[in-house]
Amino acid sequence: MISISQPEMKTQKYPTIRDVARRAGVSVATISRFLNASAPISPETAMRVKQAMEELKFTPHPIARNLATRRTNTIGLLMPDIGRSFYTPMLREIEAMASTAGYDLLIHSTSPMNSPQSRRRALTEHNTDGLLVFIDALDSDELRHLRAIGFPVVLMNKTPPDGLDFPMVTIENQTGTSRMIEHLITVHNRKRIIFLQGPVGNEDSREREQGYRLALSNHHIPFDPNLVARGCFDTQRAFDATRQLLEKNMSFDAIFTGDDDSAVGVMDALKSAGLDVPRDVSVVGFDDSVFARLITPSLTTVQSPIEQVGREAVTQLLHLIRGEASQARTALPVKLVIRESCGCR
Amino acid sequence: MISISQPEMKTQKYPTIRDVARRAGVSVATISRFLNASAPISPETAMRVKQAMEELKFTPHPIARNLATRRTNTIGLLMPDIGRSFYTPMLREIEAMASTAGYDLLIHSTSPMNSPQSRRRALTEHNTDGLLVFIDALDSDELRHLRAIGFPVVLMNKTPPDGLDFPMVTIENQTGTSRMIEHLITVHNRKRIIFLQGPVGNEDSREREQGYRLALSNHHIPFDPNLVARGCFDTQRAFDATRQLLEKNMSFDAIFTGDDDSAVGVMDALKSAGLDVPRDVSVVGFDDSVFARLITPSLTTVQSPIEQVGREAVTQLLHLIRGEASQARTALPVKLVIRESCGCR
DNA sequence: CTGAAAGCGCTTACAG
DNA sequence: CTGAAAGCGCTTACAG
Repeated sequence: MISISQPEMKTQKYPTIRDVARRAGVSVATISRFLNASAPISPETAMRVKQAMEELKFTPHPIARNLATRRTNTIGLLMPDIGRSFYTPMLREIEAMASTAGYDLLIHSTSPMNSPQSRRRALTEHNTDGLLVFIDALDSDELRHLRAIGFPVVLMNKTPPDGLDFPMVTIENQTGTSRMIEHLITVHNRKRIIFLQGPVGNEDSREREQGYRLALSNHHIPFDPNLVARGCFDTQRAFDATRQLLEKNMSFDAIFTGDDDSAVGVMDALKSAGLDVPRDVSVVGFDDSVFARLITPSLTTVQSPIEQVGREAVTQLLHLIRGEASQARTALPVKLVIRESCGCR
Repeated sequence: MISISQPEMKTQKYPTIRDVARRAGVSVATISRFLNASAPISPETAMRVKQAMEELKFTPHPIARNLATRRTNTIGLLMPDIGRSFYTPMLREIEAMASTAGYDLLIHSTSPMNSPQSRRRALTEHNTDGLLVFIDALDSDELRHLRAIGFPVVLMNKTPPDGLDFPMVTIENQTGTSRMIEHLITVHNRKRIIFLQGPVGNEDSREREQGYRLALSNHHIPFDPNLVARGCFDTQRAFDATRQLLEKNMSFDAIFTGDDDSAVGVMDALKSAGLDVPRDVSVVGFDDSVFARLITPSLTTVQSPIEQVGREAVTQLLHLIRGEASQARTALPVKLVIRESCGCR
């Protein structure tokens, strides 16, 4: 084993603004002004400062600056599982927008491995200038505290509890779902449509279920609770749920899977039971994940403008941080993407 | 438009350690000791301090602590494009491990929108305790500077330039590729195998190409430069590249696509030209992305232990940060995943 | 255009 | 077990 030891790592002394000041023969205030262009300084002085900084390979210390200015130039993102690929495009947008606006992104993912304590340490009101909250289970007390001190927070896909007036950004879950269900009813003449729910308490899922019921009632189809099961937005769970439905000999002619991940599990279960999609059963998803067009049959689904959600959330957060007016609720429109799994083509 | 204005955001005064000290009737040093359990304090004092903290809803200020301790408890990650879903599982592992070790994760993605200046601001030696570098194009000068001051840096899938002895973590690109090519040769009797390169300068791709050549020479198949094209690890680019190959009437019986994203483009191009995969042309990828098993035909590919790369990189970085010995080079083993697109089954 | 000094909110020897 | 004081590396009125 070849090993490397870091030489004098702890004893390393970085040059500070004082070292630069000494070398350039000016005061630290002048260095600070040069760094921030916060006041005019004479060209000759500027030259000397510049040279001193280069000679010393000086890099300003952001932490010290943060403490002095009481700003962090950092946006915090609290998200459920950074490992779910569905969120990735949203992450990209958030990162890009934050960066463009001069903010860094501090990400904290609420995986089972991450304790609430670690979150408390990571994302307080002190080391970010604002918080993007994208999780189902948030601590009301903490939110109330953040609201009380006027800390900028934007909620994503989640209505604020107890009327706390944080801006929220979401998508048109209900409309999107009801239109998809109506497509199944009117175009494909489906009547017994399974609805697979997401994780318990998930607001997206609840809204989608409302859309489902709305579409049924619009077409005078009675709601049948036996047609509702739980897929948890998870391939394996959705597979199991579908299996159970089949074992119970439940009769149905379509499945709204809740999300695209679930659709994969649902299709697998149907195929392994000898059923043909879409001939025997129409299958539709929600999200339009990258793989939706790649699977066979290609998946009819609802396109979720997740990038736009990311952008809009950052926009609102920047408004809050800057003390500008913000939008209480933004619901981004969705779009049906009709492919083969519903029966079209 | 309903608008919310944040009340007295800027004027808000957070309680500090001094306020707590005053309220509890002790010194700030005692509060600090309570906070960090850095020295024994009497039970009665502890009670008073605890109560004072709760009454004031005091939250310690990490920035101030960082400045005083000269540690940030933050790990920086420099990555090419946070939006590529292939990286997501790796991100999850990095975040989880960092968090478990008590570190936050500061992510900076080098999208076209992010200037080098913003990176310079975001991830200096001052606001992280160590850096994970996962990009092709890194600034040698900056790396040299970081090495000179003994700053902890671990390189991912990239050999350090100029013999700078940063630890690196990578995967067995060459072995994985050569074994896959040999599978095509020995099991499916393929002889004219296209090799699609990744982006210019990409080290993974270069190593894979070496594996490709090695396998050919092991089986006495002469290397034909006409069989090498560039897919850039991108679906559309790979589609175009395949199109061109077909237009040139190049004869081939297999394609190593470079990565899985490219495989999707390659298959589309082949299908639209009326060719059957795998009967006419074997197609194999690299990565084993989530969709590899979902497409038709299912994709034979090389499984890239990307999560393990993330874990290993954090492990090495923690070693550096703690001043412990570290591994100069770690190459994680890969595994062939044989599905249908090569011609098996 | 420039400098001296106080302050941001903590930690940490040092002394007791 | 506890306190007074210096210090972390910056910024920012204030004065000139």
